[in-house]
Amino acid sequence: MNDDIFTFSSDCFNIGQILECGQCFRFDKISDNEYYITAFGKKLLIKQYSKEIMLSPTTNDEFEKLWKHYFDLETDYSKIQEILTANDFVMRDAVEFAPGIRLLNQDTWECLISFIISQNNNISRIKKIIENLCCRFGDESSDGSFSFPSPKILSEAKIKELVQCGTGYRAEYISRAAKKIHNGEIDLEDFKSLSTKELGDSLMKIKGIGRKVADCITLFSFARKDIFPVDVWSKRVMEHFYFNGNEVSINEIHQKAQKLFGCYGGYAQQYLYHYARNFL
DNA sequence: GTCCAGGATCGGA
DNA sequence: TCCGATCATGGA
Repeated sequence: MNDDIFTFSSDCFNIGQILECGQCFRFDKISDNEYYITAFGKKLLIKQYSKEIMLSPTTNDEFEKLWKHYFDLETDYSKIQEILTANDFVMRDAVEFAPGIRLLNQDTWECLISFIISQNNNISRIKKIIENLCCRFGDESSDGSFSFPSPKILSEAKIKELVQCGTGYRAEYISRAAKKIHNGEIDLEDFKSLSTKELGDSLMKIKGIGRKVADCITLFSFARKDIFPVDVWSKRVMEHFYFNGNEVSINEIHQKAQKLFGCYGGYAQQYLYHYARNFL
């Protein structure tokens, strides 16, 4: 037995599906059942054998305080799947395709910057840009990984330096957001007490954050699990299966999602997004 | 060479 | 309120 390994068992947990479904960007695949992730300043190795999941290095205490919530292990996903698939054959296929998806509870600041970068971009490039930012502006830890750069360090970075990381025209957005948060004009901790509508509106006051990016931030790092972000893929899959292939407005997608999935919209969207990216 | 990516902003109708 | 052009970048 090794002290820095924590093992647990879970149904509805597949590390590959969790990480490859587009909700987070700081991970590296070693094999189908073995990944590194970096979150909350820690680099973690995750190995999965059937329902057994091993995390290292970590401790019992750290698991309880950090990883348990990060992997959303307090939530009963089999119950959510039951509700979503009860009367919906599309959701039945989407859930069956990736029943091990879980919604991670990510750091708000990292999530905010990551999804500003995500706009009009693809996942492999988003991963690379974030890695560049971390290597250049983050702090190196003893395990050789780099922390996500703080608001202070990004607010002090030159636009040219941000562009050199591959951020392109988004560099200005990153810089402005970092300044607003570093100078205290925006307090992401305070945002946690806002209603979902107020939270979205507040996020969209930041230049570079529109409806979709705000929705991703509120779903992935403020635990508003009813939110259904509409990007090109979730729009495509909704139009294909729920609008007879007809093109509709983003507002219509939101209304339909609300009607179909209600407070489980965030989970539904993640199953559908992942399903669509592999089959549409 | 063109098209696309977990889109947002801006100006003009 | 809605529409279209534009934005920086790299992979397909």
